[in-house]
Amino acid sequence: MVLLSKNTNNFKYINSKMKSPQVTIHDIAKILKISASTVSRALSDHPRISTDTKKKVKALAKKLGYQPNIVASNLRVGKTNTVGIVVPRINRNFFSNVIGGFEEVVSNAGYRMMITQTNETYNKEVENIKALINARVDGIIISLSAGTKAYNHFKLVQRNGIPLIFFDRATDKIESSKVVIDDLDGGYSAVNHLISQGCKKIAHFAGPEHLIIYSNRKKGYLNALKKRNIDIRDDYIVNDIITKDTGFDACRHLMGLKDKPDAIFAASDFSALGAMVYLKENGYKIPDDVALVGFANEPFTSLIEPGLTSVDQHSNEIGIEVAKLFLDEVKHTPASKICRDIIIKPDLIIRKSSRKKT
Amino acid sequence: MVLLSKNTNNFKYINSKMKSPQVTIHDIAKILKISASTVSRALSDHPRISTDTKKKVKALAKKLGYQPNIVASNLRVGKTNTVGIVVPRINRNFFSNVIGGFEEVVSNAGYRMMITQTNETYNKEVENIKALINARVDGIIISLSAGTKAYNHFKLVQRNGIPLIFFDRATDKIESSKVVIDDLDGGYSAVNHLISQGCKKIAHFAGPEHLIIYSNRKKGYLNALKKRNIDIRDDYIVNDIITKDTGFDACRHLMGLKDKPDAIFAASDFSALGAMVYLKENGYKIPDDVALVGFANEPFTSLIEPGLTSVDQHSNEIGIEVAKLFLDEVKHTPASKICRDIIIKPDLIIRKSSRKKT
DNA sequence: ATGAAAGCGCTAACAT
DNA sequence: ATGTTAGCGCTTTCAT
Repeated sequence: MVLLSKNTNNFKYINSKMKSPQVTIHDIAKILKISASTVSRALSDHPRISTDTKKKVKALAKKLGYQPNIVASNLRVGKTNTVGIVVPRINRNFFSNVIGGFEEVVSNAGYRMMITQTNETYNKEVENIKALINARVDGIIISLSAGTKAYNHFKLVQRNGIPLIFFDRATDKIESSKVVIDDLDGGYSAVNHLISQGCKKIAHFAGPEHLIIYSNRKKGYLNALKKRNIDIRDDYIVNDIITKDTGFDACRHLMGLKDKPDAIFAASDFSALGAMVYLKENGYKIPDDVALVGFANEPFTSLIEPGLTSVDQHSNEIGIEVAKLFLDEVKHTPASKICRDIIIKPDLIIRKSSRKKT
Repeated sequence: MVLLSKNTNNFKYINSKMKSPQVTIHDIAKILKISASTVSRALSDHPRISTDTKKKVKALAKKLGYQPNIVASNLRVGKTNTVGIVVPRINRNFFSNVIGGFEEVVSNAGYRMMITQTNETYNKEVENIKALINARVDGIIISLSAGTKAYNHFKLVQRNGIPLIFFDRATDKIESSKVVIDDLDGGYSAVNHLISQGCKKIAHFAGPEHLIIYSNRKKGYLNALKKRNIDIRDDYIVNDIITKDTGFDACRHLMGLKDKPDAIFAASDFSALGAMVYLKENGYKIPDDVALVGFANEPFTSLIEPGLTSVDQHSNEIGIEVAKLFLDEVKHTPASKICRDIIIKPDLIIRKSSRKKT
């Protein structure tokens, strides 16, 4: 047992097994012989507290190392200044970039982030959503897991009056604000570019069909072909190819066809990379034999040889837009539901993998 | 105004401006004509609540869409099941990997993460630390910002009885647990490998001196040279070179020397990349003219041509180790301070950039 | 300009 | 097996 004196007349006994008890507004009040409410007001610069007491209170608070208990405050005022984030995986470049951009905006507005990852599974997504509701976050922003095909957990969010914003991987099954890129446009301009380079037999590595982002990229692909009067060939479309390994295999399959494609538009940079590796290993020239375009503009695309043409998603900007939307929604919450769709135009970044010397 | 009936005799008036009021244990208690504490106990499977009431309570809770208010619970029990994380930038591959590994372990133990970024500045670091203390997180894990040269904010953490764990960028000015890699060993084996490949004039791109990780990498470099009886040349050591651009410039400077180096060990993959770009642009052969080794084993190192030899930091494993340490510390908190240092051996990943054909 | 009192929703010691 | 009561630390209405 240790007798701990705080240079005041209030003593507390603590022993090594206890954490030093936190200083509260009551401690300050008692010492200053004023009420706790005055302390509370002084600390938050309430207009009709005398400058004198404010000074005294703040000085003592500092001296005692007072740290306000936000948990108590949160309970009392019914908000937490925390926003919940749900992403498939934190360590994926795209997501960590979005989060980074988001953080910079909301942290300046006094919000903190609670981040969870789903590992692409529906169960973890539901679990995370519920945990965030229970934590009484002031809003939730989410990019759907690949495994999510039911959406009732979002109804729960909305029933609890919590602003909900989807980004990138969104769903139209839930009425709510979204920030997405124009994947259709991205796919369209990628394929249009390939056509302009003289490619006529353009294959496509598509992603999981139920994710709108991928079905839109495919639509963009199809639209571009139609617009330029190029026949759509089913054997040139390979579904569910978004990893390096599957890209490698899918490329082998395509190059085994009697009528080989002269270009591949991949819905993911990683599958495009897999294709590139296969092509290089097997003596094909890029872009002369096969031109390549990926999607996402991952950092590596500019570093590999040849550089991989890709569609930039402005990930940081997505985060910033989500943040603005969020701040706007909490400001008006719980007024009438505002649902806004922000659609960001992607940019085609042209590199060697698709630039035929002319 | 809408009259909302919950199929019970308890009515609540809500209008469109209000969020639907949350269901509490008191609501459940009233309906079931039992006490709130019984509801609380039933919900948490207290042993001496009858199976019958448990069933009833849980059923009604489900029907009403009851979501426990964790904030209230947190306030009551004095812990939040939340761990605060402070990193320079979330979107840096290394950090998001550590966080990813960490999350997987602690989320299974029922913990959530509150993530903040410092953007490498001291001020934001202090601010974030204080916010996390106020949020009453159960622990804080941090990798120091490059701008941090004072450490009093960590004393504040410890005075509040909050377990504190450093990872990667740690300091010995604060007594606390750490998880780091053996940077000295990493630097040593990198340089030793270069020597084994026949390199004799090995330059070094060092990082900011006050960050232990970088000074250790440099020590490893120096030790290897000494051990193999190679003279240390000051003009071969360039400080504060950890970005692609500075790496490019530093490489130009080195290659402008009368006596050019035949290898560069960079304390960062990015500066090694900058060097690689300079060398390729200027017709130098890698590794024949200049061999390159980087540090961190960033994903791009295996994708560029030639592949960049690098030191893998086992980032995911660091996260897992930090998590284990954290779970152990909260279990014993606030017992006597345990300070453990976990030092993870890095792995040299040898690729073309340093492999001389023999 | 300040104080008293109530209460946010929960848990836990102490009843019975 | 269940109820009563108190209180975590804060904010806020209503007093004065």
